[in-house]
Amino acid sequence: MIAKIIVDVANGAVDRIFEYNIPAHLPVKKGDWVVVPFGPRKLGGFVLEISQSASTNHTLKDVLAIKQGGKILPEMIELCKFMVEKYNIKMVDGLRLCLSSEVRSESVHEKTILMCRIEKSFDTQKYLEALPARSQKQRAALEFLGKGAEKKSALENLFGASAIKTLLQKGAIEVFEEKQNRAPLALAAHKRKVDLNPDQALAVEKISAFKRETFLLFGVTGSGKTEVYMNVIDRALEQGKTAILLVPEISLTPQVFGHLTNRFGEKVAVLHSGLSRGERFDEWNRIQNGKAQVVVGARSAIFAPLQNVGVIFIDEEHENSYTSETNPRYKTEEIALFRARYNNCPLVLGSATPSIETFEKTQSGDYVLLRLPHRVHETDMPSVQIVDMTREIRMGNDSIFSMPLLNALADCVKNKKQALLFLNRRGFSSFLRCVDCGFIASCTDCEAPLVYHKEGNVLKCHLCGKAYKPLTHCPTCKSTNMRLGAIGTQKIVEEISKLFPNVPILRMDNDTTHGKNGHQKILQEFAKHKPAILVGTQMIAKGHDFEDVDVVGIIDADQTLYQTDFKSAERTFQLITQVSGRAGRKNGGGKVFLQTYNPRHYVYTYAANYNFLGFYDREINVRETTNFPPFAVILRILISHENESVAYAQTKEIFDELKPLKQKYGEDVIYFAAMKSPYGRIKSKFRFQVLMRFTKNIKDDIIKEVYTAVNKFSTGKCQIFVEINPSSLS
DNA sequence: AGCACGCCGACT
DNA sequence: GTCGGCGTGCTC
Repeated sequence: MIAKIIVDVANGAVDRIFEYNIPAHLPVKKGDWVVVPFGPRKLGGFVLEISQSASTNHTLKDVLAIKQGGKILPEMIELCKFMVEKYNIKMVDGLRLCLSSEVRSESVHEKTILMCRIEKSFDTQKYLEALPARSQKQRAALEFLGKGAEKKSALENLFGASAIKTLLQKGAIEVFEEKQNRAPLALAAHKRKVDLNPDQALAVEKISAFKRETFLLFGVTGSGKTEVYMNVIDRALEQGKTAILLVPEISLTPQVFGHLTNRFGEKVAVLHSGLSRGERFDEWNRIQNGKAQVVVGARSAIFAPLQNVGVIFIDEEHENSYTSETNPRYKTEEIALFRARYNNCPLVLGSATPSIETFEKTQSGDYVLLRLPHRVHETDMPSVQIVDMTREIRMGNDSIFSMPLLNALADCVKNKKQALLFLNRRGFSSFLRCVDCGFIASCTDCEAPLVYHKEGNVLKCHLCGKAYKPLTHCPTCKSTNMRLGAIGTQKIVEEISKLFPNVPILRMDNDTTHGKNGHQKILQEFAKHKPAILVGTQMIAKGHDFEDVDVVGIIDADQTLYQTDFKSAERTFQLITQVSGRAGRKNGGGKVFLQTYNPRHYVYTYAANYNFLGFYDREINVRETTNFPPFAVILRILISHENESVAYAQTKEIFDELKPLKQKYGEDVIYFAAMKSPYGRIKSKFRFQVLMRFTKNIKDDIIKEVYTAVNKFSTGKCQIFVEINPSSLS
């Protein structure tokens, strides 16, 4: 028998089937993870197929061994093939995703602990009789062990190490290893049934038909989407099916899986970046062994080796963390859709602010729309007041904070409530500029302005993280007249502290949340104080439950809006809705102040009224007239290299190679050009791109043709990526 | 990706 | 004479 194998080497040149002979003594099966000889070395490999005869004239080598602890399900092999086609990735890269890095690296193992028990054949009674009276500890230990085995370390603590050592030497007790589960949560399930409102009940019914359908569960914040998920999972488990629930990494707070473990206990496996490698290893194994039937996790959990999947949920569907932007680039929704189709089960996308493209699919009939229009506790959404900052300036207020916001903050402090101030910019100040010649300090490795951080008194590059000493004079004109540009979160903290010197003020952004529980620590600290003000970036907008927040200030709403990107309106709408949702969680009646220089912009008026449908109608129109997704397909080829001329030359070659496609599909090509990437240089690499935009009716073969054309250059020195509908064009 | 083979420069 | 530089090419 012949095994068709992909070797575990991340190189395009060997990313193809190699055939091996299966020796009679090895029961090699499809999906096995094996060891094979490859040239002069031994490598891991994945068995994609077993066949009767070889398809080459090569003399085949034998498969050497089967690696335990990792299997690729037939479903996942098919999924990998699909990814190779769809994303132009290497087969190994796909297969690697299906194995969990802990299993694959073989550096993490099952944890065992040393246990002690009474040696069966030992005559304890006789030993005790002969034991001198002073050997109290040994006597007590034996008595203790009579009730059952115990950890060696615990025994040593209780009875002293020497007593245990003696007992071992005498052969009275023996040591054995016991497998320890490092699963982060091992709570007992206790079903807490919550009455569903009619909308929730209807959603549960529809999804629980477990048909092959895609749903959009469109529910306002606080409408009880999680309760719907859990009820459907209940039904799935009753039918012997399993379930996957994906959540954005950022909202994987203990609260979220706390709910799930309370409800489903040991049946839940959790996968996210906060786990230790050991925990992750054990959780993955519990899924693989069928001990866990429900998987909750971030993006990569969609590759969990779960069998008999009954339903897949993607919560906060619009979050861009669902798109992998490195190495094997993929879109979680597309992977989920593949798995749902394969398992003939429903895929449910949940959101309060669905992406325009997803919502459009409910209109075109591809997806089924399920609505949860009411909040569970019937509390009103917080009122949003649009504050015209130009008017503030006319009235003589040129500070960062408008009068309405300041008044509300003062009230909030007086009433011992909490407030959030949101600004989507880290650091103290966005750039350092020479007033005399206009020079702006920028990173030596990236094409990006440096951001001043008061903490540590450094200039930081937000693309690569490199830190610089602040400039006291301009390197081009020697002027000392250096000024800081637009404000960041640090500056807000400084300003607000001046105004409310006695109120605890916390900051939450990428700079203050290091470490595993960085977010949690700040949130817990914030929860302790009333009054208190939390200043932060979009991090504070997502998923956290703030009970006593009365006032939310959106300092500079225009910032996200004026990114030159077809999705900037959509992102701004989502962000405002999410931030606003943080106010008045418990008692309702929160107030949101949205500071802008464009108070009449449609995004703001719709967002202030929580009118997603209105916003959608307007935005879909814009997309249609300007020819952007979902009415077009954007294809971007990113070329990068340390040497600018090499990158440039390669870009030109690729552009020329693609030119015939423009001729061939003339009508469907809306746009075709090569240029420098918006960030022309990141981490010392120059970046160029070829952008193509097609009408939505193009067939997949155009994309395949682009892939084949681009792959001709893949052996070159440049790094080349092809992205379809990239979520950002930086 | 690795690892071997292979063909030219500065050493004991 | 040989040790070793890294260009090229192959891996069932």
